[in-house]
Amino acid sequence: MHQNPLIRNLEYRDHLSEEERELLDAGLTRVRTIAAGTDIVCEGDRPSESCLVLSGLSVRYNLMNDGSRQISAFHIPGDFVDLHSLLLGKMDHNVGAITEATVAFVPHTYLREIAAAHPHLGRMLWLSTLIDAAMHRRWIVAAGRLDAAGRVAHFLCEVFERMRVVGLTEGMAFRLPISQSVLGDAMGLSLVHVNRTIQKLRSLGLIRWQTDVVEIVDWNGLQEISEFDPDYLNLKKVPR
Amino acid sequence: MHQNPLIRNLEYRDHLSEEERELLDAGLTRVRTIAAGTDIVCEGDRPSESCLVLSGLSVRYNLMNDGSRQISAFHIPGDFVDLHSLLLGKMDHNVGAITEATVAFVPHTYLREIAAAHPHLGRMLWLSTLIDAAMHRRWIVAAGRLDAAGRVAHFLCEVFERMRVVGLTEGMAFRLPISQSVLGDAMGLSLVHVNRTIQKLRSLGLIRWQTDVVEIVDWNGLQEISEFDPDYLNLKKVPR
DNA sequence: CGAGGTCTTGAAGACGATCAACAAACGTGG
DNA sequence: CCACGTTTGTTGATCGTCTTCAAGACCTCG
Repeated sequence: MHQNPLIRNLEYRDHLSEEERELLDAGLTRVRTIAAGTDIVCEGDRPSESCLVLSGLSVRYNLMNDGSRQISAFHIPGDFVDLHSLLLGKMDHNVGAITEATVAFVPHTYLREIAAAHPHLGRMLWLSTLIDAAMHRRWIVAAGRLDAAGRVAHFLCEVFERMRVVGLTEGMAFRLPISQSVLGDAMGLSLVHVNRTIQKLRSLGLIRWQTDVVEIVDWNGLQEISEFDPDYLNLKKVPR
Repeated sequence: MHQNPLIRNLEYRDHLSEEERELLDAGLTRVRTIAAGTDIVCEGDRPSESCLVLSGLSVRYNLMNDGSRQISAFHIPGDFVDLHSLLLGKMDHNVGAITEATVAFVPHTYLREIAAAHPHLGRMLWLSTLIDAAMHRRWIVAAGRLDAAGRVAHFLCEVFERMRVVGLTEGMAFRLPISQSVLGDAMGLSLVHVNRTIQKLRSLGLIRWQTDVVEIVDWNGLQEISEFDPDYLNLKKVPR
């Protein structure tokens, strides 16, 4: 159980050597607190560092011409939110903090160095972006072929599993301090319909969700209607 | 203008040294022809090689419980379709050939070696998976916030740009030998609605699409309704 | 020539969006 | 500590996009 949630995240997928863990820790020099509702990185930026969420929730999103927002990813502690900016030049989306968050900014030069000098560590960083991509694919599938209840259920299953990895669940419950409007922006649904969908999940006896705490009452039921299969999260510890 | 379309793809984003190009070429030993409609890799597989499309079209897709299909990515020549299987163990989706395709299978061991021994080349492989992820994010945004016409238009803009990179366009036209049903599986739309949407794009004077050839009549118009901005494809040649 | 895939069109129905209004919770300053 | 404004959650009614079902036309290929 490591302090640095990135290490915890990666250790869940493959063993890290003492040296690798130290290199990752050594990168966390510039740590900042971000106020809720503030952007961490903006579309068009050309960051020279990548940011890692240590605490709090953040999202990647795009704004549409009509002012609406689409969230393409949720990030919880241990996630390297914009590791991809290491190789992609200009940001093609924004990253914003949903709750107050503490993030560490790790210089690209440093990441490049440790990835080159320590191939396995480089692969582990690569891996974390590949898991992001796998989640993106699932979101596409969910958006394309599941109804509102299935999509929300899938989201809850995914977040639960990810929170569990970094020790943010208690039994079958976890804190999820997001408004229904934010959830709508992530699911591609209207606020009103998100509300009705959550009520449906409640009345089906699948979840409880009061204030900030989501409790999964019927895991199997949630899995069924969302066709959730955790394989894509790569939660097995194997040599990579 | 290189024979190996992967090299062409990567050279579009950053310069490759003579040695790097040779290493990439040397990986293309096991080349196979895949019949149209056949699967190349299946969900649940644990491939020991990654496959690169040399010619033809292929897609990544998932099957839902009700038998419907959702495509999460399109792959054209030069795309390293399942490079991610290098680090992700089990396949969480299928890869299938839409048209007859020739693909090269490159052993993971080889990829691991060249990535470790040649950090820049390793980063270029990483880059290609990052661009995949960037495309995934755009699909999520399009699926969540664009109507049917916008989504199809976005798809056509994206494919056009990607085809252009590997020299598969002629003026503003390109061959796209896919049925409307396949397009529906990719857009999360029903076959019927795809048909009507294409007719709408035609009648708006944005495209022509007969048999296998798509011609973009009004690029600006297509871009507008789809809010397409090619930045996310990272088509600039810069040191990475 | 027939069979199967693909494209096209029409009609009915469902799911989710939008508009509108109100209730509840929260935070802030007086 | 209460008053008040703001954000969040909830409910109802109407509307529109897209789905589903159904059927016919076209095309290609054996």
